Amino acid sequence: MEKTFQPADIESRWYQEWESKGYFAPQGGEEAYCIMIPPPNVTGSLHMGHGFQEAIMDALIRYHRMAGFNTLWQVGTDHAGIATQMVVERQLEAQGTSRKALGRDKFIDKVWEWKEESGGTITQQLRRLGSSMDWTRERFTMDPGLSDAVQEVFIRLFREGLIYRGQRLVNWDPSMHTAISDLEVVSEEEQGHLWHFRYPLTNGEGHLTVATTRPETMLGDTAVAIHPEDERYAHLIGQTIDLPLTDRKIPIIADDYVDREFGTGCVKITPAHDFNDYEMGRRHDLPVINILNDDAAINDSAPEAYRGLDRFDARKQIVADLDALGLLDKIDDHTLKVPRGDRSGVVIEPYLTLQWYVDAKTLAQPAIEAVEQGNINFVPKQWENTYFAWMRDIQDWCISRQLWWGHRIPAWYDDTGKVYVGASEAAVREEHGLDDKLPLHQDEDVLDTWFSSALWTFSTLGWPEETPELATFHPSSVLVTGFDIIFFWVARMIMMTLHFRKEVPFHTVYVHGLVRDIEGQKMSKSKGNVLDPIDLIDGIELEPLIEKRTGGMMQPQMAKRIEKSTRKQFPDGIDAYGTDALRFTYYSLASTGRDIKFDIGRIEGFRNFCNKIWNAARYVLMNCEGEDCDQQDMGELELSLADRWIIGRLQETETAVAQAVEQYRFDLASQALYEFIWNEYCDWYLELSKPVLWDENASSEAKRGTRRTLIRVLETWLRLLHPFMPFITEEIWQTVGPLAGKSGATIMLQPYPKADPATVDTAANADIEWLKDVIVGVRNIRGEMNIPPGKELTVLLKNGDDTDKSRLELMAPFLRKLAKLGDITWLSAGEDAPVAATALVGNLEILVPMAGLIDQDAELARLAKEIEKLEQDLKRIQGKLSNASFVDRAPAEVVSKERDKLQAQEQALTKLREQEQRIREM
RNA sequence: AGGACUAUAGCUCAGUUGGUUAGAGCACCUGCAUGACAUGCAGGGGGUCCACGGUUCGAGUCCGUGUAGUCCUACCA
Repeated sequence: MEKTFQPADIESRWYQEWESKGYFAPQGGEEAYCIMIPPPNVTGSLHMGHGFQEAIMDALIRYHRMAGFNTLWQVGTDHAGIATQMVVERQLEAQGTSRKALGRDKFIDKVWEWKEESGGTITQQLRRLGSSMDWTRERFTMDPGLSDAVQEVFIRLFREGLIYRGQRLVNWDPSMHTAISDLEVVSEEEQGHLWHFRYPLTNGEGHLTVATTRPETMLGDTAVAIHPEDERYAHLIGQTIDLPLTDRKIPIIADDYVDREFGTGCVKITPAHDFNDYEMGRRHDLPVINILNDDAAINDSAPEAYRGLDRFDARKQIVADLDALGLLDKIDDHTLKVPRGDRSGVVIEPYLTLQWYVDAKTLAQPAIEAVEQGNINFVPKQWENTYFAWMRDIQDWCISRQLWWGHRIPAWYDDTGKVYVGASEAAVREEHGLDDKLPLHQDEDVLDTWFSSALWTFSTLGWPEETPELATFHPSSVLVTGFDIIFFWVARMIMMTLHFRKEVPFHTVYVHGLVRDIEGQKMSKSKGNVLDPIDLIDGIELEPLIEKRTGGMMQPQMAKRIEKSTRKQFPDGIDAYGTDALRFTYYSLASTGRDIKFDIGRIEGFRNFCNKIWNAARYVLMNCEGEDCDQQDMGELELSLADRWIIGRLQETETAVAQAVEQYRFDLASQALYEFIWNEYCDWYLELSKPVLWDENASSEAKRGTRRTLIRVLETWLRLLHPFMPFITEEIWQTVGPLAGKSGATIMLQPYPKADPATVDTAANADIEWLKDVIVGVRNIRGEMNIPPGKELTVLLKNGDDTDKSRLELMAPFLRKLAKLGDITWLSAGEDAPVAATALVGNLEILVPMAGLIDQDAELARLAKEIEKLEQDLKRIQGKLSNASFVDRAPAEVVSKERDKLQAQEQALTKLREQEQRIREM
């Protein structure tokens, strides 16, 4: 074995082996366990959020697979309508052509080409993380089977009246020329202006001043509204104004939606271009004048002067024209929320169009009940509130998109516009008895990507066929996801699955936090603070990292700033830490209910942990390979106290890990493993094994017992650790497993360790704790007095009882080796002791004679420190016990505990003071 | 405007139904090539648990108010 752990070569080797041997496929077992991957964008690439999420799912999957469940991790990718179409459109643009120039069919061919070309990136990256998903079952949302499911759902919902077509205001993306849902609009505060315009009254008696953030929409105004109780304007209700720049007269209406305090208290009403105005228009039966075309340029409903102008150019022009007419009152600075498309980033327009909708209110009801009744549980629980809040006020879901990449809507129209919904044109003709000569054309639109995602848990298992997989693995066990897609995806899956399967899609929703950078900022390409999980695994030099972060930057100043901060944060680039270290870092940070600030320092610590594991295995193998480790229970055997102790501690660790995983506390699981492996197995047990293995006088039974324990405990915790660190554990297990008497080709299909409380030896635990206390006591003196660790010490033990004495006899070799002691002398009562530095373990005094070794003042200082600690503690305990109400009201158990403590501390204090006195008198 | 979450060591974070002296990793200080590991070993320093008030024999933990920060939903023409 190499002296240090080298992750790179073993990782690719093992993943390939696992996959090619089919280990990821369900292996049978009584109970099924299933996780559906949140399908990543097929043309996307891995980011830290994926890394975190996949690590959690893989731990759950490997854990349950080893625990004997029939385990399926269903993998697949999403066609990601808008995102993917945008990428391909940009490529075409770069090639000097366009989607429209190509035409629908050729364009879709191009997207498929791009999918084939780049679709392997994300799936290869998932493999790098060690994720043990069943690749033979990989699905894509536009696979024939899944497309059938989409069509089936659409048709059935339509027939049930739960899908309908309607003309209303939608969020329109003028760059993509498509409607998008409310969820795809992100509103951020931006600096803007509030323009005040004077609208002249038709009767010539002055004007009303209206305030607007969107001057260009005035061309579509069809009223001015005031509050019905606003005395300033009450007399004007029912009159009209002459809308400037047009030849229209529009009414002054009263509506209590108007806020009297805001602006002038007069609002221009543009029903075609504002959601609130649209509602008001309906209440007052106002005309709806749409002044925009699909590009959000001014259309022919507007006066000629503005036709064809982009909305923002039109804005400037209109402001200038009104100013020229003396109708511009003033311009105030104003911050407002600007709605932008989450993909395109352009300003979204409320736009009147005909779209398809899902009746979400009806579907939401059972979905709300499922969570209320506990058929689905959110972890952490508070996310249920978020879910309820949204579901109880849910709006109908606009599902049609004016895109080409996606599932085309299975609806056909005749020349009169009558709609026929069915699986195909032929099916529609047949069903409705339509003549072959009657021309039909299919709806041009596709469905929202999330429509197919909503079916993911059952469409991937073969629905609408009643497949065996569906019967076995649905409902799935747990959904692991981020809070950002609770509405987009989780809620819609619950609705659709309950409707079509009459069962929940999953029993638990584990909601993890967002991975942020060290400053708590969201990682984003534009901020240049993105960490690529692959770079943490493989490492990356500084220059390529800078290139990666600044490449394709629009603004050069931005690039400069990013370069600077990158150079500062990673002066030497990023080391190669390996997948296991990265995964363990994720687990250690995965406490529930909070986001994750990713600290590069922690991954380094876990890389070191990998190295520790590696070297522990080297030590064990050096001492056990080719030796009799008694795995067949053949020979006489003697287990040392240390052997019995570590076996017990292993059981406790197994319990802790199992409990943590059941509660999705991967941070606690990783911590329990880390502590056990490093602080107990390596720091103490391996050291305690040396006095046995290296002692020529030790019996062969004892040596066999220790070797057997070394190898067995190691083999067990390798299995215990495997779901979290799959690669290093597999690599080591290949050698260790057989030595421990295990057969099998891979650790990943071995049984997961289960605690056996019967093997916890409490007496051995107490003995080893005593031993540790004594050793630490001596080491403390050594450390504080700067006595070199190599220098052998003489100690005297004083005031011990029979237990101390028998423990000493039993464990003297351990004590000698680990504390580096020479003579150990047991002082009888009343026997004189030399002046010495002292450590206390209970009543037992451990004396290290000072002569020639220890500086008087240094020991006095050390004692003073100990004494002060004790005194402070004592004061607190005395205070407590002299408080009558504490003694009366606290449980007797607590009180007696305090009394015991008081006594022990008092004794210790007395002893240390005596010591202090003796040293002073030296 | 409504709601959620967070505040503990220099940094990143644990801390269970309230009950020993509030913990870990990293960083820091001291010593050490000790035959698995210097990606290591041993020892050590470091905390007004955001503030105030309340409940309680007892509060990092429960309740209230406030401050700071993060986020979500709705929305201001």
